[in-house]
Amino acid sequence: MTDEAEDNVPQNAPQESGLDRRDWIAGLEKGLRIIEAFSDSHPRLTPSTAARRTGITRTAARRYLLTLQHLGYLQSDGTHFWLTPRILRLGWSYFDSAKVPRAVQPFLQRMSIELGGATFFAVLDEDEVIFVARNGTSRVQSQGFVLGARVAANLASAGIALLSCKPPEEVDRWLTGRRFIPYTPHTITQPDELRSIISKARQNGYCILEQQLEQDRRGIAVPVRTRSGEVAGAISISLPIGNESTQQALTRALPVLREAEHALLALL
Amino acid sequence: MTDEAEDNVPQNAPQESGLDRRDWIAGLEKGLRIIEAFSDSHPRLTPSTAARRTGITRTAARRYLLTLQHLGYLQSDGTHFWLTPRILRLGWSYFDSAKVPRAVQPFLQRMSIELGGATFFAVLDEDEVIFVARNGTSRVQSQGFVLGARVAANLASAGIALLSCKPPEEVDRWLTGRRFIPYTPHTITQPDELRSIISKARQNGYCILEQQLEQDRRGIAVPVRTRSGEVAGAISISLPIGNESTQQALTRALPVLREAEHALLALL
DNA sequence: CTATCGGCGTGCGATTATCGCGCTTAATGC
DNA sequence: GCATTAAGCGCGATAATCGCACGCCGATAG
Repeated sequence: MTDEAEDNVPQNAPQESGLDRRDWIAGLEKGLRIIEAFSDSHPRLTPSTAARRTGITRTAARRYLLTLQHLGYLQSDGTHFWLTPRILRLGWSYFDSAKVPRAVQPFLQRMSIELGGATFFAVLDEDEVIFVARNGTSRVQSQGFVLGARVAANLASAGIALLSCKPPEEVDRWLTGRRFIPYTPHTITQPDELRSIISKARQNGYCILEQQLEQDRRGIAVPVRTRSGEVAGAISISLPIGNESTQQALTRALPVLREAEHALLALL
Repeated sequence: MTDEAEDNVPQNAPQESGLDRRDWIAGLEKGLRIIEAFSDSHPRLTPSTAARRTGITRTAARRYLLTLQHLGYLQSDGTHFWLTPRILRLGWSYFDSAKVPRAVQPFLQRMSIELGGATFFAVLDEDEVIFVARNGTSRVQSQGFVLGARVAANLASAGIALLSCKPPEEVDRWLTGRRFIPYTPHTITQPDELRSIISKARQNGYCILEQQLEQDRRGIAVPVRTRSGEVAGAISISLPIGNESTQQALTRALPVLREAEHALLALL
C-alpha cells in the first residue's frame, strides 16, 4: 500500500542504437517493463503503482495490466494484479530452445560428483550474473537456488570471472557509480578492491571468492570460450569452506574446472 | 531450416470475455506469442518462420523480433534470431514476487529428507502442470528438473490430483479431443482409463501414478487448498519404485504428504 | 546458363490502435 | 467532514502499427 520510493524510471531510448523508429514496437517494450516491475518488494501492483515503477502513465499501465490478465499472465482481484506461474512459459521457451544449458549439463554433473559441491554455468546480463544451468545439492538458501537466478556480478565467482574477460576500461565503467550491498560481513564493497580482484582473475584465468554471498562458502570459476573466442559463460563450483585451505581447494578443484572448460571449448 | 509443419496459429480473440477493445494492447500479445514461438524444435527463427508459427504477418513479425533484439531478449546474426538468457528475467519476476513457492519450500525440504525422494509443488496451467517449487536430488533427465518445467497434466501425479479437483464435466472436456503421447511403455493413453484414474483420485483425495513419465518411478500427490477452499496447487513426491510395493509406498508417504498439506492449509 | 521460387529488407500510404487528459466516484485518514 | 489519493471511463487527437508491393539475392532445377 505505502509506496514511498519513486522507483527507477528506465525510459529506454527507442532508436538511439540504429533501430528504425518504424521497427520499434512500443507496446511490447512497455508490457515487458510492466512484467519486470513485479518483485519481492512489490509482489502486487495496482495501475498507479505499476505506472510509477515503469514510468508509464496510469491509464496506459492499466491497459497493459488488463491485457496481461486477459492473457493469463496476471491475476487480479479487481484492483491489485499479481503474476501467475504462466509467466514461466516465457523462461521455459529459453530452456527449451537454448543449446548451451543442455550442452553443459553433463559436465556440471560430473564435476559435482567428483568435487562434491554445487556446480553452475552462468552468463552475464548487464550488472548481474544469471545462472542458466546447475547441478548438485540445492543449498540452504530459503528457496534453493532457482535456475535463472540472478545476483550482482561481484558477489559470485562466475561474475568476477566473466567481468575479467571484458576490457579493463569497461570494467572501470562498471565499477563506478554503483553501490555494492554486503551480503556477509566479508563482502567486499570497495571498488578498488574489486578492481584488483578482477585484474587478478584476468591474469590467472580463474577466480576464487570466499564468503561474498554466503558465509562459509567459497566459489571457484573459470570463463568458457567458444572456438571463435567469444566468452560463452563461466563454469563455477560452490564449496563449503570447512577447514580446507584456499590453496587446497584450488589444487583440488581447478584442474577439474579446467578440464571441463577444455572439453566445452570443442562443443560451443 | 526445413519447416514442414505449418504450426499452430492461436489467433486469440481480443474481447470475447468481456474486455473492452480499448483496453487490449495488441502489440503486447503478439510480442509474447513471438517469444513463445521459440522451442526445442525451433530454437532459431527468421521473420518468416516466426510469422508462420504465430499467425502474424512476416513484416510485423520482423518488427517484433527487432524490438526484442533491441531490448536484449533476442540475439541475431542478421537473419536468424534466438533467445538470450535475459528472457529469464521475466520468469524471475515471478519467483521473486510469488509467495507460494517460498512458503512451500521448507515443507518440501522436510518431506524430501524424511521420505528420500524429490518433492514438488505444482499448479495447473491449461493442459499442463507447472512445477513451481521443488526439493531433493535433481533426477537423471538430461538437464535435471528445471523450475518452471511443464509436462502434460496426465503424466504427473500432481497433474491428476489437480484435475481431480475440477468438476467432472470440465475433466471430460479436457479429455476429449486430445492426443496423449506415451513417454514410457506404461503411459496410459486411453481417455476412459484416465477418467477413471481421475475420479479415483477425486474419491481418495490423493493420486498415485507409476511409470507414466519415467521408468521405475512413481509419484504420489495430494491437492492443497487455501483456507477459502480454492485449490492452490498440489504437493507431490517422486520415488524410485525399486522393489517397494504400491501399498508400502502409500502407507509410508501419504501420511507425510497429508501432514504437509494440513500445515500448508494454515499458511495459504 | 537461365528460369523459378522463396525469403529478406524497405518504403509508404492508410487506418486503427494507442495515448493521456479530464471528469466522476470511492476509499482512507486526519 | 474535508483533504488526499486512486480507480474507472469516455473521448478526441495523433502517432504508432499494419501489410501490400517492390527489388534484390541465393538456391534449385530444368
